[in-house]
Amino acid sequence: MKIKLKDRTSQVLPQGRRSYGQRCAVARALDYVGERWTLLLVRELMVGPKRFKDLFDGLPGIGTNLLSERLKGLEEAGIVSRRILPPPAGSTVYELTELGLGLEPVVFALGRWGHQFLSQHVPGEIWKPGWFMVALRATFRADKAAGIRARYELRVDGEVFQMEIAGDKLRVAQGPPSDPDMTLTTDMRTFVGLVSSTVSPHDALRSGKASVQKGPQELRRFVALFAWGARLQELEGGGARHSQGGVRR
Amino acid sequence: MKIKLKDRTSQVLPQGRRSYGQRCAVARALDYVGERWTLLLVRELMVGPKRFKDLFDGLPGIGTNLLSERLKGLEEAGIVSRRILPPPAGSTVYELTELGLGLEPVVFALGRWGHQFLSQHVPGEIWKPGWFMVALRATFRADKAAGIRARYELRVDGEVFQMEIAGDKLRVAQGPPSDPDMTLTTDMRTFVGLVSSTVSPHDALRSGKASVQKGPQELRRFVALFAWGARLQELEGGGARHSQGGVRR
DNA sequence: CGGTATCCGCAAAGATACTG
DNA sequence: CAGTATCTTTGCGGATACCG
Repeated sequence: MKIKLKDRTSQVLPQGRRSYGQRCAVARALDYVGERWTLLLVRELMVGPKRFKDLFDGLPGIGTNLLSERLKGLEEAGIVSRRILPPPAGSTVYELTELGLGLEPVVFALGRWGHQFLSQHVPGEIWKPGWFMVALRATFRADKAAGIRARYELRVDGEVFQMEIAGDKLRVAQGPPSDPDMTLTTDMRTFVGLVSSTVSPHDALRSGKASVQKGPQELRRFVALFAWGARLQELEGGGARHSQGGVRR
Repeated sequence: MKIKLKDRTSQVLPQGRRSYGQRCAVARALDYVGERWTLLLVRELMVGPKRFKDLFDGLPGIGTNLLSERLKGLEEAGIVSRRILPPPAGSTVYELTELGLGLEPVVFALGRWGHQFLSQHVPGEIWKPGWFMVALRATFRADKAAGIRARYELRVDGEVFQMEIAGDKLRVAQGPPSDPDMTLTTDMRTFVGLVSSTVSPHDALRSGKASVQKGPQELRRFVALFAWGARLQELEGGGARHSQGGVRR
């Protein structure tokens, strides 16, 4: 990687790139993940390890050179690690390290904030099921899942995901689960409609837009696990949940 | 603070600018606030309304043209509003709108993640008290503040801030409060040392690095209100607190 | 498939000068 | 103080070529 040394960037910071040069946790975070594409790349890896090709497909417009450069920088920073899957797969994949997994609250917070702008429909926009899986995790209502233990198979637009709910935890990954309690097959539009309560499970099933194998009664319960629309605000805040709104003079 | 999830289709996407073109809440959020300097600008406004000059001083390296451009974009997006203070002040200030205040969880999450990199000391780095006030909000432990009602005056490196704790809420603003329960005068180094528990209140006071008027017994209690170091992780997560760690194949 | 390398055009960022 | 205007530099996007 070529590094153009200028006075402020000559320090041994993250990637030798343009730094804000501020002794501030927010600025420092952005020194690491503030560049274009970086947080979207992290989002891609939040559903599990991925190959270069799959990352490339999940980030339309990035270009192989830039993707390669970002991955190298993230690997250098310890946010992403590169691994070769054991035989017979043998493919090289990228995955989030523990440090990288720590970015999930950042991505979730961004998603919850950005959610309100999705009512704008922009013509050329692309839509991938994997992104929606991240959204489900960001809107998961742990309180509603207490005591639930279930494993779901979600087939959306031909892509397969597994979701496991245990206690108040939620796990999502690519690929089919073993022995699911419910298999939901549908398209993105209907899936979003279901979770956002603009399409009822009954209507979705009756119209054939969605189908359920092994446990149709689960669908209604499943849908209730996610906070969309007005309920989303209940999730906001984290540790600073109660410190909103500064004094204004 | 309540987040209005009303329809914002009338809102203008940052057009003409680079959009990711993805129908994803995270990508959409980054379309609005993903550009360089933008989230740091939001951070600056999180301690209250500011004039152009003060924003400029709080963002070393930005350049007036870029600051102006960012402010214009954020105003257009409804994240920041421009206002002229009533006489006799008459100065124009920028402040976060309700939409902009919704970004606080994002900034806090970034700060909590970036915090771990601050152990690297970079020579030329700048350090401003206002940034630290945001850090205090991001690390506030609401559980430890239950039942506390106090108003603090914090004088750090000549800058004055007010902090009010009521119930489990924390408010921070610029300027002196009326009738504070404690006034703490110190420098950044000592302040950070106190909050991070690397300097004891006793030592700080005895060495003269910090001084307290009106209620020295408050200092110890004050310091305990913030989660630094290992305790920081307890604050993580927000609504997705329990959904960390996806299934990995 | 899993990348690296290069080149080119354009947009964004940085630096600085200047004005109401 | 509150910005605009202008110029230079850097980063990004897109294409394409090439290699293990």
